[in-house]
Amino acid sequence: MAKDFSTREENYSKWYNDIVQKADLAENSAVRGCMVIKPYGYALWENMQAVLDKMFKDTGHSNAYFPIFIPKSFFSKEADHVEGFAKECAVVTHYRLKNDADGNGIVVDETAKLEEELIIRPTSETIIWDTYRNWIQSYRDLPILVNQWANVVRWEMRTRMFLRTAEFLWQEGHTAHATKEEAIIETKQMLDVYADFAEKFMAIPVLKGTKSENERFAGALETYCIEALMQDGKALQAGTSHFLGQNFAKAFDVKFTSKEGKLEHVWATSWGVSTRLVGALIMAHSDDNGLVLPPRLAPVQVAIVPIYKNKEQYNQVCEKAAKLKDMLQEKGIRVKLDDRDTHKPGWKFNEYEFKGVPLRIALGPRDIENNTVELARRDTLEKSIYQQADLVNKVEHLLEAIQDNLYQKALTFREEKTFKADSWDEFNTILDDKGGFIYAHWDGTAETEQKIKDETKATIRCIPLESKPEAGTCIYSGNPSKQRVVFARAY
RNA sequence: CGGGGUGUAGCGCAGCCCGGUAGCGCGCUUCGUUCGGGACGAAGAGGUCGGAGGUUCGAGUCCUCUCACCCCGACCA
Repeated sequence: MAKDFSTREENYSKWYNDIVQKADLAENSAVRGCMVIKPYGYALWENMQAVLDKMFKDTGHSNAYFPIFIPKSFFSKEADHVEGFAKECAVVTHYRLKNDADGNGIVVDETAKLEEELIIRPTSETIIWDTYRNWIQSYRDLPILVNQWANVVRWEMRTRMFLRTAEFLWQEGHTAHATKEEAIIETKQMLDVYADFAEKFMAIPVLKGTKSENERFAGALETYCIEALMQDGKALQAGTSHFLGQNFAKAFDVKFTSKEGKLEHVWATSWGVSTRLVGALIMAHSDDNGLVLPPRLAPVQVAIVPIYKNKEQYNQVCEKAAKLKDMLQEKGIRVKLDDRDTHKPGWKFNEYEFKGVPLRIALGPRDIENNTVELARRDTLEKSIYQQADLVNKVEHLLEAIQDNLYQKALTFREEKTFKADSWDEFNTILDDKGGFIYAHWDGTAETEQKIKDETKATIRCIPLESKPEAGTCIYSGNPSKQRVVFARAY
C-alpha cells in the first residue's frame, strides 16, 4: 500500500495534520488561525452534539442563544475574568465601510465609530449574567438551566487544527442556583456527563479532577476538568465545569429573594466542551494508516464497496448491496453504499481506511455466488468472510466490539503511561523518557507550580477527585504535601 | 512581538548561486484496456513565477521595497 501519511514515530504533529487533511475533516481557511470544518468533519461534530445535547436535556437543561457581541464594559465588571481574557479578544470598533476616496478599494468609515466597542465573545458569562439579572427576582425563578451552542473567538498566537483555533465551536452551559450546594452539585453533575460522554461515546478514558489555582477558569472559585492522554504522551483537557460561586452574580447584581425573605446573590456554574474534542478523538485512536473512529460517533459506520468487472456484474452486485444496506439501515446503522463507478475498489478501500470508517463490507461476484460478504474492521485491520444471512448480527456485534476495543486500548495505553514520581530526578526522567501522567507530591503553592512549569513545561493537569490523601514531600520544594496531583506536558 | 524559513499550474516541488523559449510528480479531461487493497497506455487542458519599483538588449533568476503564509518562542479550551 502506498504510504502517504507521516507516522506517529517520525513526526507526531505532521501525522496529526495529515490525518485532518487526508480524512477530509478540515482545512486551513483564508483567515489566519481559523479553519474550515469540512462536511465529514462537521458530521462528526454533529454526532457529538446530538449525543451531548440529549444528555444536557436529560439532565433538565434547555438551549438558548445569546449575542456574539459583548459590550466592552461588561467585561471589566468581573476583575479576574477580564484579566484572563483581555489578551485574546477581538474587538469591533466600527459598523460601516466605504469606498476609499483615493480609489484604494473599501476602507473603514472612520465616522462610523461605535460609541461603545463590542468584544466578540471569548465566552459568554458576562452577557448571560447581565441578562439573568432581569430573569431572576425570587427563589421561584431558580434554578435556571441553560445551554447554548455557539462559536467563540480567542485570538490565539499559535493555532492547530481543532486543538486550538482562533474561532471554535462549542457549547457553554450557564446555570443559576439558589444555594451554593446546589451549584456545586450541578458543577459535578456536568463533569460526570462529560466523563460519561468521553468514555462511552468517544471511547477515551478520562481523569476527573479539579484545577490548581493557576489553571483555574478566570472568574471561577473551582474548575473541574476531565483530562485525556494522547498517544504522544501529552495530556489534553477535554472538558471543564466551573463553580463560579457568587462572583458573576455580584458583578452583575443578580439577586433573589429567598424563601425566608432575604435578598441574596445567586450561585452560578458554567461548563463547556468544544470542537477540540475532535482533535482528542483523532489523537486517541488513530494509527499510521489514518483516522480511526469509534462506531458510536462515526459519521459512516459501515461502508459497502461493490466489486465488479462489467456493467452486468455492477448491476447485480449493487442490487444485492442495496438490499444489505437497507437491512442494516433498518437497524439504525449508518451505512454508505459506495456505488461510484468513477473509483476502483482498491482506491475505495484505502479511502475508507484513512477516513476511519469502522467497518467495511466488500461484495463481489464470488460473494453473490456463495451468499457471503467480506467484512473488514478498521481498528484491527482484520478481514473475515461471513454469510449474508448473519450480516446484521455480525455488524451490530462488531460495531460494539470495535467500540469496546478502542476504549480498552486507550485505557491500557493510559495505564502504561501513568507513573509515580517521588523525587525531582525521577520526575524529570519520566517526563523526558516516557511522558504521560505523573502522580507526584506538590506543596500546594502557585509559586512551586510555576517553577515546575518553567523548568519542565509540565503543568498540574488536575488534582484527581478519586485520590486518597497521602502524606509526602513536594518533589520540587521538599515541603510537606497532603496528596499527589497529576502532572503532564499538555496541549 | 523576537528568531528562522517559504511564496513558480488545483496540490507537492525543481529551476535562482552562474539572466537567454516555464518544467517535473500527483491531480484534472478524453479514449481504450482494466476492476477482490491506491491500475495501465495514449492524447490533452491548465501559469500575468506573491506584489511594486529598479538594473539589463533580455529578469522566475540580480538589487530595493512591500505583502502574505509557515515553523520555533512568550499566551491559551
